[in-house]
Amino acid sequence: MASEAEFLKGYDPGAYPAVAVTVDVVALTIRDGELCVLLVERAEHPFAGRRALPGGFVRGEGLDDAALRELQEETALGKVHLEQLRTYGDPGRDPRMRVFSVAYLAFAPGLPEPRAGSDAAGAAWVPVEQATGLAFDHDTILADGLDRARSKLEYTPLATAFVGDEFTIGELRQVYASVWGEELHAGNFHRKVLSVPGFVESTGATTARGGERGGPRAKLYRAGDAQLLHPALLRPAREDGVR
Amino acid sequence: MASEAEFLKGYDPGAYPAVAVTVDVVALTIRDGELCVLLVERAEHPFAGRRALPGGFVRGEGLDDAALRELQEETALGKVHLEQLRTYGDPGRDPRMRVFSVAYLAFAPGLPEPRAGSDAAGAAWVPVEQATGLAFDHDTILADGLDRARSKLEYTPLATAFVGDEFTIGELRQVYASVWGEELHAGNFHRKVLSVPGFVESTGATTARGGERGGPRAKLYRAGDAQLLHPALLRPAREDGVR
DNA sequence: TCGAGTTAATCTCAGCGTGAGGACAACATG
DNA sequence: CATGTTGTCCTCACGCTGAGATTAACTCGA
Repeated sequence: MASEAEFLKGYDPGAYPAVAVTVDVVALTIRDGELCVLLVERAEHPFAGRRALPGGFVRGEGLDDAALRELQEETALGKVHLEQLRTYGDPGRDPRMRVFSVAYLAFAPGLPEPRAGSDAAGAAWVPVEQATGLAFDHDTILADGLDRARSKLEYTPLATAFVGDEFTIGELRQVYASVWGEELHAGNFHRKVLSVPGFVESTGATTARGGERGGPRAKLYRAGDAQLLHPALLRPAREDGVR
Repeated sequence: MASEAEFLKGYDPGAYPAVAVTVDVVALTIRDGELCVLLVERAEHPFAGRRALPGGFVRGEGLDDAALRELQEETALGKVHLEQLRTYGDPGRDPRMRVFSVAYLAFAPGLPEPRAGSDAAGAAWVPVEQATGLAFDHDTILADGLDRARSKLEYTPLATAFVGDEFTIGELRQVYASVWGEELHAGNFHRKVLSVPGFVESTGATTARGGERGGPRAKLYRAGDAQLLHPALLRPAREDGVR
């Protein structure tokens, strides 16, 4: 029986049908109280001229690194939360060849306008309700990403990835309201956030002045060290239908 | 500018470095009240002789179909729940070439002994605590799969995938106890399961006789049509540590 | 045949988190 | 200065929770 070293020496990677692996990123941010996703306009075939999620072929790097690279090609970003969403591999989802796409989900605080990347005619933050008719199966990927984001707000401190290093409880509440698409009771939200150990910790400081239209100075907080929220901030008013 | 059809005609899939995509399956079942995972012993290099998760290269099929095929090569199974876990693609995780593995999670009711498959010297159900030292990065994949399974029990009717078509509340409680590794309060569990709309529905029948060591005949239920549990069956006694 | 042990199913009770609403002070705007 | 807005805190009623006790049905061994 051949040793493992001898086996590997005689192994021919080209003996199998060619497949490719890409990463596509669902990058979310909040602009003017609205949940937005980063889209590019494809410059090349296939789907030239159509809007798509930023992404590209994986090179000699790890998957997480590839997703980060693709994201940085489109927009200048500082702190960003990145996690794998799932992988899409139906035969025929890409007309060129068999392509598997590992989708990622990214969250970042409010960002400036993106810059055009190499393989994209333009990039822009688009409100999620207007992000339809995307190339490939990106409509499906986006929908899956939104589902994941909405449910992760409930039981993880993910919302802190959407705001700056220091933030007020009101800003945090705006994040939940924007992602969930519904208003939240300010008093109850305040009580619940502060009652979850490790969610936020006080900086002792307050904002320099009150809100846009009045009100007292709000206390400032930063993200705590919790990885999971106990108890969770459950999302209200779900109909007990077929879910 | 060339049309999309002309572009595709001149496209050469072989112009990129060769990569491969595999599926690996974390198949879980409960045998004698113990949570077990399906493992195979690898017959060929690399990692010949080591235990591994069942899996193999994806052919011209979809990812879900590939996972189902790999599973059926190892064990005879009837009803099975299958879902994608995540994708592992670190360079170097397979010594042959760049291999991306799409991991799947499978749940099935108590099954008979598995059969040996094509590329496996043998297959066996192994209690999860004894499933260590696996080939490739399968230790990591298994750990991720167990995490997912444990948390999905809380908010989905997944536990019904571990039992037969008709089951008692006590059998369902055994599933939760086995997967979570802790005993549950029988009275509270009973009340909570029946209070969740769509989780289980009564068949009207009861078991033919009482339990092994006595007790009344238990009522029989089958799985309901709920996709998500409201309210969730939260897992008790989590320490509020660094989670 | 009868008692002991086991189990399914139900009930009770104190405690906690929840949603809803209100109170109040601090602040911006006109 | 008057008015409206906002952050923070409080109260209250309701529902779910965990823990324990209770009842009835059943198996097994003496």
